[in-house]
Amino acid sequence: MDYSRKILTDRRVSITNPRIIVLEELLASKNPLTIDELQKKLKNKVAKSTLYRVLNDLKKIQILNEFSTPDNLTVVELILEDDIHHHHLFCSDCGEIIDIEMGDKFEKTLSEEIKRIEKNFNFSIEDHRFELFGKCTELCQNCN
Amino acid sequence: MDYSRKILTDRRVSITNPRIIVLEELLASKNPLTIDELQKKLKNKVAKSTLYRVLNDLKKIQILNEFSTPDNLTVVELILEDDIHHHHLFCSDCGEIIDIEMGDKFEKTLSEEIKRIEKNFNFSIEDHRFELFGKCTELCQNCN
DNA sequence: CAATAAATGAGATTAAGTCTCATTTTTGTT
DNA sequence: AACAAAAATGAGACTTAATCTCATTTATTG
Repeated sequence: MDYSRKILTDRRVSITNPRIIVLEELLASKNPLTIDELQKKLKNKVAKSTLYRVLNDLKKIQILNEFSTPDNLTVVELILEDDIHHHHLFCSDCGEIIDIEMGDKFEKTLSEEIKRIEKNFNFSIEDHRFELFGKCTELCQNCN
Repeated sequence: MDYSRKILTDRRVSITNPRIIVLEELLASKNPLTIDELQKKLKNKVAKSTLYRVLNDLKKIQILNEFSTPDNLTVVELILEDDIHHHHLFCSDCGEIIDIEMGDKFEKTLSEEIKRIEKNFNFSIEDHRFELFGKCTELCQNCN
C-alpha cells in the first residue's frame, strides 16, 4: 500500500484509488496476469475503462510490461527497478506463464549478437523479448 | 502458382482459388505482412471471412507463422521446410519488420539453455521466439 | 458426370480496447 | 482547512479485429 504510493509519487503520478488498487494486485501476483485474470481479481472495484487507463498510465511510466500469449490474450506484469531481467515460458496445456531467467552465458552471447545486428542493419536496438513455448510434463508442479 | 498447388496437395488440403491467391501473395512477400497489408494486396479478391479462414488453414498445416507487432497488429509469414530459422527486428519509427538470423554461437548457447530450462521446469519446449525492438538510424536502407 | 463433402461470400455477431462526457477526486494555494 | 483548477473516474457508447452463420458455389471422389 505504502509501496504502491511510493511508486506513484516517485514518478510524479497522482495517487488515486484505482491506481493503488491495480498496483496492489499486480504487486501481489508472482506471475504475469492476463487482463481477464486481473479483472476477476479486481472484482469490479475498478471500472473497465479505468482499468485500461491505469494500465496505460503504468506503461507510460515504464513499469508495466505488456505482451500476448500464443492465443493472443494480453498479459501484464510490473517491472520495477530491482526486478531481474527475465523472459517467459508458456505452457500450451494449462496456459500458465512462468518467469524464467536465462544464464549469464546466454545473455552475454545475446548482447554480442545484438551489437552485430545493430551494425549490420543500421539499427539502434532498445529492447528484446524472448519467449519459450511448450508443455509441462506429467509431474509438473506449475500446473494447478 | 504451381508451387502453391504443390504446397496444398502435399499436405492433403483441397485446392481452392482463395487459398492459391493468398499463398501466392505470401510467397511473393519477402518480409512478414500485417493482416492489413495483406488485405490491401489482395484487393477484395478474397472475402474477409475467407481470408481469415485461409490463414487458419495455413496455421493448421503449420506453414504459417503468426505474431504481433509491439503495437498489436497481427503479422503473418509463410514458413516452409527450406526456410532458415530466423527471428524478427521491429522498427518503432517506420514499423518495418525485418527477418534476422542469429549467429551459430547464439543458437548453440540457446539450445543448451533450453535443455537446462526443460529440466529445471519439467517442461518439454517445442518452440521459441525471439524479438528485437529498436529504431533504424538515419542512414537506414530498410525504411522506405 | 453426378452426388457428396468442403469451401466461400456477405453480412451479422462478439469482445477487447478506446472514447465521451458528466461527476468526483486530487492537488496546489492560500 | 477550504477553495479553485486540474486531473481522474465511471458508465456506457463506440470502434474494429476476428469469428460465426447460413445460403450458395466449388472441389473431390467414385
